[in-house]
Amino acid sequence: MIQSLPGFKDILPNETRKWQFVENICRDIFESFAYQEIRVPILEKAQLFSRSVGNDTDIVQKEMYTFKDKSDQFVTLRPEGTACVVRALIQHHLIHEGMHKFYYIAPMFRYERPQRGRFREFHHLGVEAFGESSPYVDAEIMEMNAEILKRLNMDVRVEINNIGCRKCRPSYTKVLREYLMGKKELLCEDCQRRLDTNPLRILDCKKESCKKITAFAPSILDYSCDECRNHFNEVQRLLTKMNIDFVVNEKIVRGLDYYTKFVFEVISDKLGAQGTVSAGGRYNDLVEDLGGSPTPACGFAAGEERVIELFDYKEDDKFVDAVVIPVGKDTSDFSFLLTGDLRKEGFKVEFISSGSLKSALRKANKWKAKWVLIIGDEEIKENTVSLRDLEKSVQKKVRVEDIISVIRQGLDE
RNA sequence: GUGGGUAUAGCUCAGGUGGUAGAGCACCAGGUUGUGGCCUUGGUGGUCGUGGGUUCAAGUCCCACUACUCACCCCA
Repeated sequence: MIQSLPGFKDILPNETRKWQFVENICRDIFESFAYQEIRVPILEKAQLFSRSVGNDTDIVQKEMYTFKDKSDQFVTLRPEGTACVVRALIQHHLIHEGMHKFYYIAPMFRYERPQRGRFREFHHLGVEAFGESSPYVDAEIMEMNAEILKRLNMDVRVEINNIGCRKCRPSYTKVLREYLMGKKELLCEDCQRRLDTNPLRILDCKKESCKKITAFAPSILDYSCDECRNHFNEVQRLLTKMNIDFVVNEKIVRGLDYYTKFVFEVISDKLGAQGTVSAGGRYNDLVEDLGGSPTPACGFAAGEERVIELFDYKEDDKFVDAVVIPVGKDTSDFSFLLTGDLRKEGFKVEFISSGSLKSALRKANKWKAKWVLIIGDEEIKENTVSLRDLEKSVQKKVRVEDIISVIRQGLDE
């Protein structure tokens, strides 16, 4: 048997309804905030991600689907959406065209070991807003998040942080490194390595021994510049005003290099080890870094698989309203054409062309169809149809020209 | 890449110390020669993940591999 690749999932019909539900709600919300959908390619040049996400990040170092195409160029299945949207923004001069806020619902790919809540193909519900450095944009991003969580009735917490900018972060990194250097032997193996590559990441280490050390480390909040500090304060003020609950967690660092100033995570305790449902923040330097003109930006992405695992969906999925069953010989053509007529009226209709009446009714019952139209020689002769309501167990002969109106009104007992 | 757990029918799972496989649900059909759901009767369906080994005999013991899964790393 050939089966799907590890970490790649089929989304079967009994699940797709739920996906559509989530996507429709998010679409509604994004568009109410005046974001426009953008669709960008799944495959990009590899360097787009090494330059944006950061060459030393785990995503780039060990998680990307990168390979050579037939012209010997390195291409990558996108591990995230932001870099792709920024590329499109620059390439098509979208800001000059009056387009600056975008959303996407799209698959992403990372070559990781699959586990609960993490797959090699997964889906992001993401938004990106360009050209505005004011904290109102950060607040707007958070408001959209809150709206999604509310509409889907999810139990989560919001953690935010300020990770500074290019002006102030280096000095903090230096202080932090100096502090940790003094306790190097107490850190885990990974963190000792991080001292060189990315000291900020040590703050995020989950090992108890490291946590003990970082608990008393200098806080980034004490080292940020006035601009970053003011921005962060303003965002907090707005969140409070909007009644969005949050906690400041100065240990949050993101796994992507491009973030500046405001970052956040939305976390659930009900998802196992992978609790982050949604995350994002500001990235004021990325557009310029990728060759565009300096453009502040802010965005976030929610993991659709994780959202879907969290919210409770309670609509039953009826995929068929009526089933048409011909009985006897020379009744099939008429029944088949009638099926088409019902479909044109907007009903979901299935035509059963073989098997016994009994088995056809069993199928109709299993599919939870409300209506069954039974058409035999007698009905043809009389120009009628035996219309049965499976929910009420009521059946009547109805003249062919009255079928649609009777179905619309319902059968009397 | 590293560690743990699991692998028997379409699904969920039973199968002490070795003696060539079972249940429930699902599916198909009959009980009603044109009537579903409940009931009842019967039926289809398994090279017991794969490949080796021990043995007269392996679902069961040993080894290897693969897949799935959870966790680490990291992330949505």
